[in-house]
Amino acid sequence: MLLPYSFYARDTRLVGQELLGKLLVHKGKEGVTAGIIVETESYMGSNDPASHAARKKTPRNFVMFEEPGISYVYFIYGNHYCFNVVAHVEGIAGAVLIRALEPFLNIKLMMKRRKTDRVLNLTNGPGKLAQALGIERGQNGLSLIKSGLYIEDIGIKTKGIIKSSRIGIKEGKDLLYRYYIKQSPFVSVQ
DNA sequence: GACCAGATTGTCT
DNA sequence: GACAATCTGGTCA
Repeated sequence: MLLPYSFYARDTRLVGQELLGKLLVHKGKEGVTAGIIVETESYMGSNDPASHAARKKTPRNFVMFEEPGISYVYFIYGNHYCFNVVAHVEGIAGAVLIRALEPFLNIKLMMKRRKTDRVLNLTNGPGKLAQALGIERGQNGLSLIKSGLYIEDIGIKTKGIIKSSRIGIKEGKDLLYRYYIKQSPFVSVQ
C-alpha cells in the first residue's frame, strides 16, 4: 500500500518512527531500486536547533516548510546527497532524514552505483543510500504520492525500536530523535 | 577494528 | 570565508 498524504501530515517524530519497516522505492532511468527503511532521524521546525528549518526560510530549506509528503534532498560536505521526507502537522516545518536501508530490490544496480560488492556497505548511511537509489538534486521537491519516488507499506512488523541522539549535529544532542531497528545489521552506527 | 585526515562544493553570514 | 544532518582510504595494530 502506497503511504497516503495523511501518513505524512502528522507529528514529525511519530512519522520518523513509523517509517521504520516501510519500503522506499525509486523508479529511475536505469531501473527500479528499493530498500526497507531501518534508520531515520526527525528534524522539527523553529523549536529544534539542529534543524535546517530552525531559522527562516531560504532557497535551500524552503521545501521543509511546504506540504507533507514531498521529498527534500540536499547536498552536503561537497560530496553527498541526503534524502528526507517532509512531514509535519499543518502550519509548521519538519522532515525525516532517511539514514539507512536494507537493500530489497535490484541489489545489482545498487552495487554498480556504489562501486562495491559488499551488501552491508550499500545503504548503511544517508549519503550511501542516496547514491545506491540514484537520488540527487533532481529528486528534490518531488511528490511521494504522485511520482516514481515513493514509500510503501508492505506489511512488515517492526520490533525493538531504539531511540537515540542524532548523528553529526552540534546542537540539540539532548533530543532523542534518531530511531533505528535494534537487530538490523544495516544501520549506520550502533 | 580503531582512529584520523582529506575530499570537495553549495549555502549562508 | 567558514562550515556542513558524510564517506573513504590511509595507518597502526
